[in-house]
Amino acid sequence: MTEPTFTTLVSRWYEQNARDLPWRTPGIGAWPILVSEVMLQQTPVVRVLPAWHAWLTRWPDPAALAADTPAEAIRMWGRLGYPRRAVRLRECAVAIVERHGGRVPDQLDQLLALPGIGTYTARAVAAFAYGQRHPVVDTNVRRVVSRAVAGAPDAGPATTPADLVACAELLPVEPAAAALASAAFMELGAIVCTARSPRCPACPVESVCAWRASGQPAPTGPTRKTQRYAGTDRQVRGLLLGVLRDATGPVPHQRLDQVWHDDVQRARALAALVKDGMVEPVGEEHFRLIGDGPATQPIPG
DNA sequence: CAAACGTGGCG
DNA sequence: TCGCCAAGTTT
Repeated sequence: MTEPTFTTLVSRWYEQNARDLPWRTPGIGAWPILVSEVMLQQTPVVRVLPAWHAWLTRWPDPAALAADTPAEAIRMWGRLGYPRRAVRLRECAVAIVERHGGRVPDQLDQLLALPGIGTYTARAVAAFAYGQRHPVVDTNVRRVVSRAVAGAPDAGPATTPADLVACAELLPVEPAAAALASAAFMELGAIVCTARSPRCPACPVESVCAWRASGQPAPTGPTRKTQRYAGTDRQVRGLLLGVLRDATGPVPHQRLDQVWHDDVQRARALAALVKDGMVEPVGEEHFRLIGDGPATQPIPG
């Protein structure tokens, strides 16, 4: 009967300040929400917006995506990054068709069993698309709760079961209100309680924020070392995939050879793309996005 | 569980 | 300029 003040304040703030994002349209459906959640994994909203519109226009339901090729999914992914998400999202659509008759399932365990759907995304779909009362915990929520409730400058590197419990305790009893609260925590973390320059004067819970109350101490301990990109296999994979994505059909390996000087590393990156189900060899001399054309090479003569 | 996995913009 | 960061998942 008594919702936590903190949750109420953030929820009210959200109702007045939420961004008008298309996947928040009432009644939008579980599929558009699922697609948005996968695209938003590690990817800024502004970059997702155009890709999301394009995907939903072309593939308005799981069956449509399932019937198309992985190659087209990868192409439509554009430069969102982590292109395996595109392949997995298509595999997810296939699984939804095969296991659930083309309807995005509403049970947490069924969602979790789908390719590319983890703890966060499964709960996000269950809560935002189906209005269920589950804690939805992403990096924003963990930061908000760490600061405001625990008084710590930042959250741990990954979501723990304890995080889920802590967030569950903040949720209103009523499912719809709980889903709104989760969206509100995320939104607060995204536009006010940001990682680097929190806008505390604009925060609805500044007066009850434990971190603020303790003088906003800076994070202590070892800063997590950021991963290099330049010169890594990751960069080489990106370069190779860029060529294949912009081509139609098989690309001669000589063309791929031009994207990176180191033969060993380039071969390793290409092999990894094949192993990951994004690229396939065609004959002895060519490669293409997986499924990009006839399944088998036409036999000459 | 640490590491791999893309990409681009901002302070 | 360059490190940090963006609605994580998989192995």
